[in-house]
Amino acid sequence: MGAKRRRLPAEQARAAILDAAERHLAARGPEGIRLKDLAVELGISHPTILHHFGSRAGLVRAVAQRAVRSLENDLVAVIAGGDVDEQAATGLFERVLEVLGERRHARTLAWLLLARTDETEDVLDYGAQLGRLAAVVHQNRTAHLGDRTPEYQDTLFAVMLASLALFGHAIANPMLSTHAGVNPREFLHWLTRLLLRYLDCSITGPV
Amino acid sequence: MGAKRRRLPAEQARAAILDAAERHLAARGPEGIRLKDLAVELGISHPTILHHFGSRAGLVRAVAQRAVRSLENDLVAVIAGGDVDEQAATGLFERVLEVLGERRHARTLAWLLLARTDETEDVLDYGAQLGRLAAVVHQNRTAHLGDRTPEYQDTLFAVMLASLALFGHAIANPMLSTHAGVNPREFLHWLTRLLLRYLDCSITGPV
DNA sequence: TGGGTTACTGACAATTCTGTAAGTAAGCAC
DNA sequence: GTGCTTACTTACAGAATTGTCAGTAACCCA
Repeated sequence: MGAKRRRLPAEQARAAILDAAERHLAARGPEGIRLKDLAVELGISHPTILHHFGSRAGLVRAVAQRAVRSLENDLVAVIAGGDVDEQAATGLFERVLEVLGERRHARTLAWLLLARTDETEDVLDYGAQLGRLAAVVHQNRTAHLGDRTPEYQDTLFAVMLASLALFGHAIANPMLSTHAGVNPREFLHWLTRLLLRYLDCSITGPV
Repeated sequence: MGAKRRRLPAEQARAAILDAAERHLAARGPEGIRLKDLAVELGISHPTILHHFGSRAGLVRAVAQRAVRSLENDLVAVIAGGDVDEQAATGLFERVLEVLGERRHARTLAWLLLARTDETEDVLDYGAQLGRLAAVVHQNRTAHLGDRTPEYQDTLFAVMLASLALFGHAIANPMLSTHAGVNPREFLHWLTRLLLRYLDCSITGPV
């Protein structure tokens, strides 16, 4: 009524809407994104959202796109920032695990992968992403192990195992913490050490 | 019209409805269960479903319950049938991986875990399930390794890793198979071998 | 054969959701 | 200031969904 109407720059409005939508996505999945809920939460009317994104599907797509880009950026930043020449990749590895596991990234991605529809299909490029990560790790491994480095597929599988476990972890985390004696943080440490040992070929050769 | 009305025994009708609902759950998640869709698919009217399950929530709950029970039964059967005294647990392990991975079990469970609501909360007892599995494996391990057996937590973590990876696998499988050079079956074999080696303590002691 | 139980149906109610249309006002260029 | 663009709103339409209710008919048992 008396309250003056606020008019944000389009980019800013879009960002605010995407933030709210991503929270809902992480919590309840793509179906949990309800235009009216977002509108109320943001203090706007729901047609405003349609104005910015065209349709609900457009919004979901935009959320997926931004989430994937953000994850990509974070991963690239972490990997690029890592001391690749350093003897052990411990730090790099732990930071990658953190990027994937700690933030809402994994949960959002898990939703998108599990509920994937035509809208989000082309946005998700899990295979390529995995390949890039594995390539970096394998390069590292080769530099470290020389001729004793196993096949590329071995590295790829190890990276796959890590990322799949992290997805599972993102999904099941709440129940694990309620299970007596399981500390999620400890588990991540354990996983890191296991993988590093494996990649360092304490078990020599591909298993 | 002219078609005679069919009247099934309640249990049979419930089972048929649950079957269809579980398919929808695995494919599109709990939100994907639509009374009208199920009714059309089954050639019945949607109030029939409400008659048998009281409400949509009741149906979802029943689906979750049956899926969890079914998984539990399959796992128990496989574990009980396994030659626990045998030197290697390879067969047991592979069959457990199959039960979790091959059927729709993992995908259904992943949905339920990810989308878990008040309705399904008490049905899912992931922690306890995991504990039981880990206990069996640890017993096996102790028998096999004697005094050199690491802490129970080490076994628990390994079992966790396996199940989490399988959840992730169930989610990401379709994209992995499209990724060049990744054969899901090969990956499962690789994982089995890795875990067995680890549990056999090729890496001695907890990592 | 008759009668009771209940699986099942059709029609309707009520809510909720996405999307449209027309109009309002905020900010910017001039 | 004047006027243009566009972020934003109110009101409404249309579709889909769950749930109710009264009634029908299939099966079982006497």
